[in-house]
Amino acid sequence: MRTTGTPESPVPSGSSHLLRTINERAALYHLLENDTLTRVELRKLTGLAKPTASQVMLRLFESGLAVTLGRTTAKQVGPRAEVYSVNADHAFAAAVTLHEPDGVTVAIRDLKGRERASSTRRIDFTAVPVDRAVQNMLSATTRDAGIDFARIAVVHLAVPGAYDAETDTIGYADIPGAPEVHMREAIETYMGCPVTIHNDVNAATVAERRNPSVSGGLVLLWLGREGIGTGIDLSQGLIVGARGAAGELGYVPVYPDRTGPDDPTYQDWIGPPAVIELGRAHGIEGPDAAAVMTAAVKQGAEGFLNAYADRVAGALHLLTCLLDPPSLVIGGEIARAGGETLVDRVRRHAEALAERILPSAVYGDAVAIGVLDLAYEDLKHRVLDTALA
Amino acid sequence: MRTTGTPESPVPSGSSHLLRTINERAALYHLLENDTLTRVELRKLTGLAKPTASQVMLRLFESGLAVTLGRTTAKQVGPRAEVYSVNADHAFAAAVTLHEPDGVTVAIRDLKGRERASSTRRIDFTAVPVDRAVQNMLSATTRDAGIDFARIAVVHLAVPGAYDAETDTIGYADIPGAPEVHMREAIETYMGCPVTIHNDVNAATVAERRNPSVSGGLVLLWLGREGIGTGIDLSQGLIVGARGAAGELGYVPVYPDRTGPDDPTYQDWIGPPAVIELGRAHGIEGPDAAAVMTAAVKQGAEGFLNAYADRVAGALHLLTCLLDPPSLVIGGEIARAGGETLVDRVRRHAEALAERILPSAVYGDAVAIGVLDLAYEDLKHRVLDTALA
DNA sequence: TTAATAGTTAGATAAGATTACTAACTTATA
DNA sequence: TATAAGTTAGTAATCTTATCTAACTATTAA
Repeated sequence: MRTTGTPESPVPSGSSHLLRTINERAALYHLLENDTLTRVELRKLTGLAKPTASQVMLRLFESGLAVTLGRTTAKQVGPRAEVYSVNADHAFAAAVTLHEPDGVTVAIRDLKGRERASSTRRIDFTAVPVDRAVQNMLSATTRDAGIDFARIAVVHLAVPGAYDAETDTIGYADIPGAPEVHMREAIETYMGCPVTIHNDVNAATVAERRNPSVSGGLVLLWLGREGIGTGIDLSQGLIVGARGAAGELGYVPVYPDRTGPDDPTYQDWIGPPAVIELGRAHGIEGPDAAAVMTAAVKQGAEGFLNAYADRVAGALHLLTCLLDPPSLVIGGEIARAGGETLVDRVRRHAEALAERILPSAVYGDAVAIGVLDLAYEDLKHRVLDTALA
Repeated sequence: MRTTGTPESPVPSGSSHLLRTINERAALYHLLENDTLTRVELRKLTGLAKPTASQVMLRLFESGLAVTLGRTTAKQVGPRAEVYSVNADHAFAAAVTLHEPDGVTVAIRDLKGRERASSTRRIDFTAVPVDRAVQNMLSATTRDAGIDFARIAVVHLAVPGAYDAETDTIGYADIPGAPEVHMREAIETYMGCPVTIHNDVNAATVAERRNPSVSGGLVLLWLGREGIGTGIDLSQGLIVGARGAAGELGYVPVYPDRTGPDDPTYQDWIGPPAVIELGRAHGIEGPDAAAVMTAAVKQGAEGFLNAYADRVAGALHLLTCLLDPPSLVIGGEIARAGGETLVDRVRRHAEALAERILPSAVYGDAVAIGVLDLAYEDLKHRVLDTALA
């Protein structure tokens, strides 16, 4: 927001220019929210007078932020109203997901929120450095979709590990070379636009916001093929931590009086090792934890399911005592393999928490969806904040 | 903020009136921040033109929000500038603290942030219902300080327990009658102003914001005489939980495979029972946990101190894995009794976390200070949001 | 069936109101 | 006498209300 106040103050001051900016921002906001808008609809939403609404739309059109899509098909008497819309090609949001140990997914959404391109590849990061690989993927995906590279206005990455924004370093990720690369700086220099990096579980947590039965925040317990984690997304927003290491339940010791390096952590207690070990104890085998869970559900292995569900319920109890979230979502490959059966067993073991527990409502790659949602939200905010100077 | 848009939208629109409101809000904000302000100083802060600055100040004066304090003592040539200030008596913030089992503290701050009244009493809540007691204390304290009762614009309460804003009920508090009273409704009806209720540990956490070495958020581990708890105050603000029950570390089982009602929780592991029991094991006695800690420090009982510090460090490790806060503060009566000695021992047992661990920097009643800070901040926001319509 | 007419809606234009800015002026003070 | 505080007058930008034009639908009469 433009202000004439010399030092930046949280409470702005300004003159008539500010008023125009405010009204154009409002119009653009409603355009972003409403897909198409006539001048009359804009007036209903903003309360602006007819001439003002016309002028505001004209300026949005002239600046290239809005386009006209013709006129309404007459449903009532009178002339047909001119239909405006956000110019979808004015700016794009790009989302990148790094999968352990060698996957890269890129997806691009336009300003109207439509997915315009996506691609996934396996890349040997010992041959191509991870930052170069991401840059190449971004360029190729943009080019193949016929998108103007310079119009990519934001890039968000999801990485499997803790990202420390302060030092621009990725920790714990099982991706060759990742800890040595200053990823944000590398991509920002290449793309010439702001880059934001997220933990993959946090991105998956954001994707769960799409679940209509979740409101006012959620905690996601991620039971992944590679490991576990927690995403904390409360009413105030995502909790990422000072060094990007919030939600690392996997590193919490199970027994506070046994905290040595070989003593069990929650990774061993409810993560893939626990599933495999519990499976073996109940005579269920599989190539990985998700497969064991699939087999257990198929066989109706109540002994295994109850033992594991009890542990998961314990973890949810811990999270609830500390964070008291409105909803607890169980996600990740192991949870998906367990399906409604596992959620049901966890609910039975969770007593008072039962009604807060939900299965993941995201179909497909929750991490990729979440990071694309984050990128698109960021794009909208930046367009609102900067497009009208 | 006044908008002409019919339905409330997060992005406002408006006409010239909005501009005046914005500029008066800005002026009021700077008045609240700066104690005194001349027109010239306001111009430097806002960038407003001379006549506008004059007019804005005039309107603030006429509405009773600002007062004149005379003129500057001439340091330079030219006429002496008129000195404006916020009218301290325009509105007041009241803070109430309920102490287990029978204490009530009331404090009142004026719009300039000065403490104008405070009083503490012991009240038998089996004789006087707790809501009546609070009402009486508020009336008496206001009257004795010569403050206009109708000018109390906000009331904040700190209660020892979980406050569920949804149902307006206080849980877990060891105060007779508290669970049955709808405290917010009762006080709001009596006072005719908005009432907000906080958990006491959360209030104490807010008080730690005053610590200059804390920035970007903190987690407070409260080791109180009555019990333990956690306050989570990250960059996004206080995490209170869906039912006001966030930070209840005391209810977390120590061993996830022993979750029965008689199995140990963190209350038993690092709370008052643990201090007394550990003290006994090391030959240190006292009437309560804080006294045991005082004695241990005085005697230099390294065995006791190291055993307890190791447990506290474990709790801090748990909190860091889940929340990754920039700072970890240890507070409460037990922590105060332990002083720098205890903090030092905890740091030694906490390894990588050591540099994040701080003792409480609040002198006096952290809960009462925190809730008064919360009340005053709320007052300032409400004055800015509502005073100028 | 066709053509004229009445009524409604989209959008443009003109006039008036509000607010802020610039520039010149007045007054007080070292 | 120069400088700084504050006021007054005039100008510019923006929004609003009121009015006007054009377009289109629906009704009605020939």
